[in-house]
Amino acid sequence: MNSKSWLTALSEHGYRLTEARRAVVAIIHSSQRALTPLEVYDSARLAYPELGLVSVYRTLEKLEELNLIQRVHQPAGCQAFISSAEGHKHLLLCKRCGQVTFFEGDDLEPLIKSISRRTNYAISEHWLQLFGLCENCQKSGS
Amino acid sequence: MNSKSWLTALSEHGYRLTEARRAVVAIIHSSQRALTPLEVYDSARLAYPELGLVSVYRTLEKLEELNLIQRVHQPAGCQAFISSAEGHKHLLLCKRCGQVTFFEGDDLEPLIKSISRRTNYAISEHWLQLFGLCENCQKSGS
DNA sequence: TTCCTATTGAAAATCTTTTTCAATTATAAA
DNA sequence: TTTATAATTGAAAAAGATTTTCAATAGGAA
Ligand SMILES: [Mn+2]
Ligand SMILES: [Mn+2]
Ligand SMILES: [Zn+2]
Ligand SMILES: [Zn+2]
Repeated sequence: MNSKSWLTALSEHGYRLTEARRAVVAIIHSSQRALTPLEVYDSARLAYPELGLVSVYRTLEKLEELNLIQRVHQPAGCQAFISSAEGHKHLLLCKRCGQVTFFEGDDLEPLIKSISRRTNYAISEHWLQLFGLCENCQKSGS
Repeated sequence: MNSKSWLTALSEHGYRLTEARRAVVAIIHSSQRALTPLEVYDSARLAYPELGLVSVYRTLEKLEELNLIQRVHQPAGCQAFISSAEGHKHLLLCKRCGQVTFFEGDDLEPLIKSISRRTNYAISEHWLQLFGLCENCQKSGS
């Protein structure tokens, strides 16, 4: 999914395509790691210096609402966002460089059924996230 | 693990046992759901009105450091804390009342090995969390 | 082009968390 | 018990993060 399709999605939902939004979309769409609002602001201002931090918050809010980005929870903090993957995927995060990789293929059904039986909960959602070192970061001294 | 053993643990690590700490420990130790610093403050002040919010933050910090409590991440926010379970356990959360239940018995090893092979990551940690409705909340109209 | 209103950025307001600091108090030593 | 000392406290200030307000601007339908 390219950056143009995000703009189309915004437009189709009645949101206007402004310079501020284009700048924010360009940055977060192309990032391999999760970015905080302030990081998005700093990067996007290189191309569009008039940008306000408020517009970054407002654009991230809309992108999240349209499921184009998602918040990433980490021990260090939970304010960063990354492009969403399509379909049911989970996150694998490099503890050193922050690179985000999506994976699929978890089969938690047996576990969920068993926990559900044991606890009498009606389970409807799950969060699974793996942490480690990416190939590059294993090479360079950790 | 009772609330007295938390005080012992604090003491054994060189921390003094003060009224403020006792009040915070009493509240968070006995809670079935994750509490924010402000919620701890409000509850604990009922028994000890001189308590300051700063001391709540400072005590939570120490309890987390000693692994007696842990931060709970939820869609609505990530500032709340709950007593830690012993051993390797994961969280099951009621989306309605917030009740926290720990479970074990996840076997993610095959998945982790497979993802590790596919991505060349050295995977060292995982977060797994289930969400649903507890028995009570299923009965009462959701 | 014109018109309407969604959107903007600056500034202020609000919330949350941390730091500073003088007074107090837990604890170990006498 | 009393004393000495350093950890701890709560108030206040500071720092940070996010949201709200508002007058000016600019996107896009007509
Ligand atoms: Mn899954
Ligand atoms: Mn989180
Ligand atoms: Zn890495
Ligand atoms: Zn419930």
